[in-house]
Amino acid sequence: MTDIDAPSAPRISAQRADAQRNKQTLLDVAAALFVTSGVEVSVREIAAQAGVGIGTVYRHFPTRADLIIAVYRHQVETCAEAGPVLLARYASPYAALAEWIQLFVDFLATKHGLADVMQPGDPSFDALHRHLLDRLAPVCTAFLDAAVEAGEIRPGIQAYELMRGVGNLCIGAGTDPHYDARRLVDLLIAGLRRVNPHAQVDTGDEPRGEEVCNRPFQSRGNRHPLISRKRG
Amino acid sequence: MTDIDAPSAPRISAQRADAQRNKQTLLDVAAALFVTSGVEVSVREIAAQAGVGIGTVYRHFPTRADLIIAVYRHQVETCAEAGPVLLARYASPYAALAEWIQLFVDFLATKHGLADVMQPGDPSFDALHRHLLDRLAPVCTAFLDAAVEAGEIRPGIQAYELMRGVGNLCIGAGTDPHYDARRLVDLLIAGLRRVNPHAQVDTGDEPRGEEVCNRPFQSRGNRHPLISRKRG
DNA sequence: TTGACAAACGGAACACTGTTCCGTAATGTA
DNA sequence: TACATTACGGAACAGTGTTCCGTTTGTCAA
Repeated sequence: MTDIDAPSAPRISAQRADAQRNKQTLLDVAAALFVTSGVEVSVREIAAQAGVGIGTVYRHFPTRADLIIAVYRHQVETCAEAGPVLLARYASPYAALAEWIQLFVDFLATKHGLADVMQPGDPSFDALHRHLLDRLAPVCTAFLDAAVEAGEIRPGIQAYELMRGVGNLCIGAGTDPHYDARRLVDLLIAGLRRVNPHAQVDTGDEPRGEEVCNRPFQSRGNRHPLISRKRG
Repeated sequence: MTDIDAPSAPRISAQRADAQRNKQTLLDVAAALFVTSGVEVSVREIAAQAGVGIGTVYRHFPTRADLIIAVYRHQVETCAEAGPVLLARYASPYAALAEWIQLFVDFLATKHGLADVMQPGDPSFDALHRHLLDRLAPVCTAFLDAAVEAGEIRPGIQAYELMRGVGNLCIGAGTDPHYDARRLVDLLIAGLRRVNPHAQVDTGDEPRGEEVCNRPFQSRGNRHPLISRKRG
């Protein structure tokens, strides 16, 4: 996952011409196939479309995930760089955050299956997962810190968690007309909001109904033994 | 996917004794393996642990998803039946909804990888996906309708969409200590809330900052050409 | 131009899925 | 006990990502 783009210690020449050509072809073909068939296209199909052998793919991209990362590297970078710009443009850090999150959602939701594969667990895609979060979570943290300081949102939510939540909400977007990821992300971001900026924080016990909107967020663990481990 | 539990037209006898025994063993073994290894365990491993051949697994459960559905059928049923009970118990439909959603989250989040696999797309798991949503979405609709009528939440959100969103947020829960699905679901549910129950609905153009919390939800499509289809 | 050699290629092979198929074995009835 | 039916077991199939290694090719020095 490290330095896929950079030439590795040019001993004689930078890189053989055919290697450069093949790598570029692979990136182009993969980008095109990701659009038409989703990021789940098999390595074999990418290789075939590019007119190279499977071994060539793995020579340039040690893992399928590395190829995906390389294809979307620029877009992730663009999204990350938009962070400070938006933060400076808006008087309200919350508004800037909402705008930036939409940027991220638009990126994820328009790539078939990208969000599906961005989840951790599958060790093969951990690299992809880490790359996106390592690059974007710090940007998000800036938004959150500013918004908390301005009293616009409740404290206690971490950027990593929020980004993963947004990413998860994007799963399946574009394949199901009855599922609108953007709408749900809006819901999530709205839930972040501290309704009355200078209200007293509610630190009482189990929150109910009316007060649910204004307390800070903390983990609470399982509270419902109603459904326990038991087979049907 | 239809009537896995029910005996299929008992012509001579209900079912052979060894078949009954094997089916029960498979359900028990699968339930145990789902807890220890997650729902991703291979069919071969389940068969081996149960001491039967692979063919036997597929005889009783035409698909891996069918086995998963069968294992969790009772719990899904319990969750569905809890709906009306909670709705009757709380004066606030919103509070009841919040409680019920937590029930659902507790169910999903404690099953390794169940949420991961509940997403559509993979045709093999469409059955699982449909089963959960078909059973639970109507229950959720009752909550939402009541809450909207009581003026507690904004209209415009569909039960199917909300359930899928909650399900998506549960993906990866339990495998990552830095990701708390419950906290994010709380955020999502909080975002549902109409802050001032009898406030005028904001129907202005692009909402910003302060007013973002009280408008109804509608799809808005892509609005950010900043990140477009282009390779890195 | 030619030789030499590292770099790159291609694709068979491996390990792993879920699923199908069919010859064989066990079961319950007459 | 004889027999029809039901169920079993596991090899085989189609698919995946990845590894490995014999062969080809590009490049630079002589």
